[in-house]
Amino acid sequence: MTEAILRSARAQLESAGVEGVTLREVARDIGIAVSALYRYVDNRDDLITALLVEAFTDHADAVDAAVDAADPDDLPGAITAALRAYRTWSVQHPAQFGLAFGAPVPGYRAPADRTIAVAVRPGSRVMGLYARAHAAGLVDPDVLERRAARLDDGTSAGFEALAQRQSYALPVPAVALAVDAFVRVHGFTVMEVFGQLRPLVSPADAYFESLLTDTLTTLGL
Amino acid sequence: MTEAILRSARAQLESAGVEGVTLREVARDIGIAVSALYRYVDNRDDLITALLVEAFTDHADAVDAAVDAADPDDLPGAITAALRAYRTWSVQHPAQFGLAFGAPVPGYRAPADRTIAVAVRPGSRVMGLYARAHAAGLVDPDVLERRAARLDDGTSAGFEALAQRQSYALPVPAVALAVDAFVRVHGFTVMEVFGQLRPLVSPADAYFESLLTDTLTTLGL
DNA sequence: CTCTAAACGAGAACACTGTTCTTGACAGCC
DNA sequence: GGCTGTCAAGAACAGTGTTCTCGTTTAGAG
Repeated sequence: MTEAILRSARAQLESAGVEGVTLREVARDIGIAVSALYRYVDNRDDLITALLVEAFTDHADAVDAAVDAADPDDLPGAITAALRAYRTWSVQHPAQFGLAFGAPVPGYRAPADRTIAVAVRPGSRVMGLYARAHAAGLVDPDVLERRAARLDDGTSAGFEALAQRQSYALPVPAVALAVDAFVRVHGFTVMEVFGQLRPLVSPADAYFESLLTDTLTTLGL
Repeated sequence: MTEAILRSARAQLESAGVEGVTLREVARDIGIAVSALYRYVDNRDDLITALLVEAFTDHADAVDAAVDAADPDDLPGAITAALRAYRTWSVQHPAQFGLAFGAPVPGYRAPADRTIAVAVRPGSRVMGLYARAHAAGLVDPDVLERRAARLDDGTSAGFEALAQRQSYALPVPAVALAVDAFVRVHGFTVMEVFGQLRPLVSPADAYFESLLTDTLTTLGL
């Protein structure tokens, strides 16, 4: 039953956006009264939250699947596959992506306890791969050193706190490089999904692939 | 009168987001009946569009002001100032930024004839500065060459079309570099304003400055 | 000065939304 | 049988965008 509600809500999200998902339409869709819906859903925000968590989970699952399908001995290849899956899922699920990473709705505050853990999954997965690559000595020391030179005390402390909080087995400059790469890929993805890239670059696929190879270079791989 | 409507709507946008701006509240705010509002506004979407155009214009104005205030003989400095202003305005006006660059609402289609011209202004301004820097021989030829090596036929044609469409006096690799930089800065800004950066890097200011210097290097300046 | 037409504002109404409350039907269990 | 809990339905309230109709005001032409 909860599943039917979620399925209907998901369909509305995909066809009409976040503001298009309405409890009455969900009730109409699955053939019950609106009031009956409140047996299974606390609130409209509660339903949106469920969709949000689902979006984060699907997204992270897609990244995980790509990593699992990659050659485990080819760490740069696995990282590439992860970042590529990160973008591909987003392009294929614009509504869910917009819900998860779009402008925050002032009225609605996402419950941190249910979202943060799952929102951080793709980043952590890539960070884990990068840590293994670093441990294997695959990361160019010159690149690390150059990044270290650009670090100031403030950001350095921030990255150290991040590494400790998420248990990333990486030196601060490597964390910085990984964050750089992630910001780049996520930024590209946001622009593409939200339509700000199309007027700038025409075949997004090819441009992303070139961005990906450059990102790997930037990572020292 | 139209100004009073827009001012009230802007206040609602800033305090409650796009979905928080309601015609009835605007009417209540300026002390007229809802129906009287339709004398000045075609539609709710029409009002949102007005806010959208205003946001784009303000944003571009902020970038222009920063460029105009910069030393005209220091082109890299002017580009830095432009990109810095791009981010600063966005952070200071999250609601307007979210409206302009957030997830597109399926029901609402922005009228292209009134938005595209103004949405492209900051990019064009930076591109103009970069073209002058390139004409002055300030762009490292090695950087251009390396970027050219990473270009394939598809994206190359896309960048050429962009340069022709917007009359950018730049070779294709330079256009590619500029787009790279823009994607990076915009991507960072989106992540910061939408709250996805805070869990990753703590002093956003310092991180952005380091991103900026690195971006200038990437541009060959 | 008068008359007319346009502009302006107000109110009611319709369809839609989220949410709550009350009522009723059914099942399982003592 | 009676009681308790779960489910569903309906009505109601407050809020929304939008349209229609009705008065009032104002400006300009004759």
